[in-house]
Amino acid sequence: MANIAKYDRADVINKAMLLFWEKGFNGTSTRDLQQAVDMRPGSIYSAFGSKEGLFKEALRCYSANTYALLQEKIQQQGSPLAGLQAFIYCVVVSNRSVAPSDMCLLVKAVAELTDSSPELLQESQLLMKKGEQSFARVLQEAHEQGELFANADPQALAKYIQVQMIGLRTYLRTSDDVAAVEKLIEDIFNMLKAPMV
Amino acid sequence: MANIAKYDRADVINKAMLLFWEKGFNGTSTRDLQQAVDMRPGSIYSAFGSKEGLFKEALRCYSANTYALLQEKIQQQGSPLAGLQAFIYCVVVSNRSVAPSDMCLLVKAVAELTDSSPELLQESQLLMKKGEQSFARVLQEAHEQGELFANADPQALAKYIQVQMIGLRTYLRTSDDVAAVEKLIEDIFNMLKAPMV
DNA sequence: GTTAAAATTGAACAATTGCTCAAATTGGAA
DNA sequence: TTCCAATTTGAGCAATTGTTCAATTTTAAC
Repeated sequence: MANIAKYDRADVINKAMLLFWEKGFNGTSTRDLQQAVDMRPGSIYSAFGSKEGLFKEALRCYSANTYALLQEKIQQQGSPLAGLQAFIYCVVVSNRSVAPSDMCLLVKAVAELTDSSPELLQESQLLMKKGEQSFARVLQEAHEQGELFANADPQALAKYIQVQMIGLRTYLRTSDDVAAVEKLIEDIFNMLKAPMV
Repeated sequence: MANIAKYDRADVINKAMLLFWEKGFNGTSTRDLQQAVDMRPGSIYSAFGSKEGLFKEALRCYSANTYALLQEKIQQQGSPLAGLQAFIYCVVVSNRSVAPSDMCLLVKAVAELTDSSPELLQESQLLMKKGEQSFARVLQEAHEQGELFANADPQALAKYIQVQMIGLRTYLRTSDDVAAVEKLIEDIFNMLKAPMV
């Protein structure tokens, strides 16, 4: 049986993800996708079922990439807190020139999707929640290693970090003021070490 | 000459704004708009030129409404800082049940729009900038009245507030955790009075 | 080489899109 | 009452949408 696909599934999903990230779900036509992944409609539909099916794979690909980057930065820095800061700096500032959008794909998804695609909306929200939980685990570890202020609450701080990442990336989409954003990132981590309120 | 329009222009724009806010630019069809504002395509196109023209008016309507709410809250509270806090609480928390979306229409716009609609993208970014400038003026006044910590920089704090509003509203779209968001709003304003970093 | 299942192709479909414009209607001025 | 420009109407166009499926090609086991 000829069950060896010509195409590289992971590569196809990654290319589709980059296009969705740039143009959004509604803004990306199936014709656009066909060209980007170099596949004919029949193959795409046999592999992913629908445009929504491919988008869902794209969301998961994006999340997996992001999670991998976080782990990489923690390992590079040799500290959970320094790793988290390096991760945020990388995602928000450094990757701006190579990413298809300043903004987070998941944020773009929850911004665009409505109840007319409940499954995609739920998936996006779920992946955001998982991202927050990753932050919480990193901050828990940082706390255990004494990197945070004394009575820090890693769960609450994870929410705070999530809000900051969303805000900073989206802010850059509206203003281009990288210097201000770099300063804000530093402020955030100064506060994690010794807060003011 | 029969130059008295049957329709109420401000009302039409407001209805279109609410629909765009809910479904986004691409997600709103001209048929949807026709039904929402009860006008036939010819009338809409004679009054607004295009779907983009109507969206631009919707963006301006949204901004004007938001600015009016900020001024109203400042007057109600009798203090720039308390007014700003009441405004943020109102927009982020209270209005959640009546607004078509948790998120800011301008944020949804910059998230969705690309260079294929440069005029709309620029307008959205410009209106965000004007919002930040409004915050800066309010914070400047607050500073002059001694409501902020000693060496506060109203311009920088305005950027900070903008990031927080974007982050908090978008976060609610992903998690529904109103209690956490309420706590974060309080933290923000505690810090404006006496920061930690 | 033969075979048959799996995978790919691309023409084509029905629905929807943003938008146009000739025709009908409106309403104030004369 | 007549008139005509301003306004409104809605059928319909050309393009694009997401998707299907019969025909073709590819693949590996025999």
